Amino acid sequence: MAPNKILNLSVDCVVFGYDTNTKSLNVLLIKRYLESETTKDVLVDDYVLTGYHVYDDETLDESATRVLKELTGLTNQYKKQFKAFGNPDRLSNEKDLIWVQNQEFNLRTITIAYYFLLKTEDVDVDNNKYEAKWFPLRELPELGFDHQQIIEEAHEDLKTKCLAEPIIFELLPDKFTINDVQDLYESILGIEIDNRNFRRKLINKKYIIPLDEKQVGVSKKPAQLYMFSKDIYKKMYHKNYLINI
Amino acid sequence: MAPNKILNLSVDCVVFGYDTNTKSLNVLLIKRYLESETTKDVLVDDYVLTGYHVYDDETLDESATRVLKELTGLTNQYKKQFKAFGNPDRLSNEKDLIWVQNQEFNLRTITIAYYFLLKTEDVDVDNNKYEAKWFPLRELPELGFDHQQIIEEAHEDLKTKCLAEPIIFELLPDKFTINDVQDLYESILGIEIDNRNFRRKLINKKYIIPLDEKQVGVSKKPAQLYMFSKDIYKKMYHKNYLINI
DNA sequence: ACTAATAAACGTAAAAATGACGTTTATAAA
DNA sequence: TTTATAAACGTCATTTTTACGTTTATTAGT
Repeated sequence: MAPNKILNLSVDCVVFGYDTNTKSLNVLLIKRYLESETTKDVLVDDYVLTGYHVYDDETLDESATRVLKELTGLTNQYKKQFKAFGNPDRLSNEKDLIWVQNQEFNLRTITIAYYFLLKTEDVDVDNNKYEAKWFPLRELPELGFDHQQIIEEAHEDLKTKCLAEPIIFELLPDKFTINDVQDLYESILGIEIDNRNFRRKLINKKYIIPLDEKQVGVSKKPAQLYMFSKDIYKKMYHKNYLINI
Repeated sequence: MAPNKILNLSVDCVVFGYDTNTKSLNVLLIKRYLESETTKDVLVDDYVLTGYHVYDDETLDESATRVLKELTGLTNQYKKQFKAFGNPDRLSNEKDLIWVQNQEFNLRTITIAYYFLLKTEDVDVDNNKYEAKWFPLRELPELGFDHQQIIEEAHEDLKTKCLAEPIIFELLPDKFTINDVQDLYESILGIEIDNRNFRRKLINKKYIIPLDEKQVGVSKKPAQLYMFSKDIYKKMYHKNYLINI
């Protein structure tokens, strides 16, 4: 008789950060390292997204927020639930067979996947109990489970979303240059944008505010710094109903 | 002692259809009618989305497809998984308390919500074993569970999606008029569009193909019929990376 | 102090798209 | 034949986009 399935509910968090120096869109991953109890062989030696079982009394959003806080100490970051992954075989390995009351059960894990956007400098990776590490999206390490796929789908969702809403500023420091914004768009979308046209377009936005400050410590002409005003953006009654098919 | 939670996994399907005659964006709902076994009182008399428990050996997508097929007989419809709903209290009522081996368990139901886009005329509602009925999105009946919220969130996702991709044609008959498309956009987005400008914009698309046919049976000047070519749309190398923030 | 190198910042002109309208046309019903 | 009506076409000013060229401010090297 085929084993019965027992359901398990978890959240997984794709944490995006952007490094303005290397111009790299990064994902925060944690190390997974397991040895066999008997042979001391290494069973897995790869990286995974942070995730956790959803507690009985918490909502899915609360669960994701909790996981992020445990990992980074941060709350109030931009968060989006983008997809549920629950193929019957998605975590299939021998460890998922469990026995209850002399009956064999097969564990099926449904994960609700979120992505978070945060400022890289807000996370202290050197002092992280999970040994969390940033990896460039284009140079991901060996990933456990179906986490490669989850990251790819998060990236796709992010691509769409950042074209329609100014969420890109969640990934940038409070003070940024126009070129920072352009570089980040190019990293996310994988395209090249004409700098002069992009610059004009962005500067004309009312919610992109020039500061009385310039870059310091650069060995070229220092760039003007700007900030993003979420307040002004919201006040603009943002119904940009542009049909773009 | 608080009861333990047992997980239950389901899919719910928001089925959208569009009536070109009444210019109404509709949702397909089924009747829920339950009497108390003892008193014959009516316990619930409302409508719900179609949904079902996810079988052990099927994927989430397969489950949604199965539910739609049972309801409408249709396969290969446009389908999108848009959100998971799983608040601990979302289906909370007395029926969710179950007893296993003399222990009290509380049932927590996670539902993976999909929406489908289909052509109204493909569904025979008069001959439907679930007593399915179309309801205008703006005049929904009393809804069970949290299905009102699920429909609203499906609608929001549809709004965003139809601005970025030509999924609107999934809701229209194969042969449609320019005004049909405009009316549908207006229904979905809840806005008014200038007919002359919209017409010009749409006719200029290579994938909107005029047919050698006109409307019949109308008591006014019959409109030109068009079709949408998905092939041409795809071939256009569709990277409309328009930043619209 | 001058010069070279470089990225930042500004500029321009043609083309395309949009917004806001007015006008003409084909059809069925009266 | 006339009338009502929605379909379809047209126009023009404005805005946005595309595709480039030029100038400027700064640091580093001589």
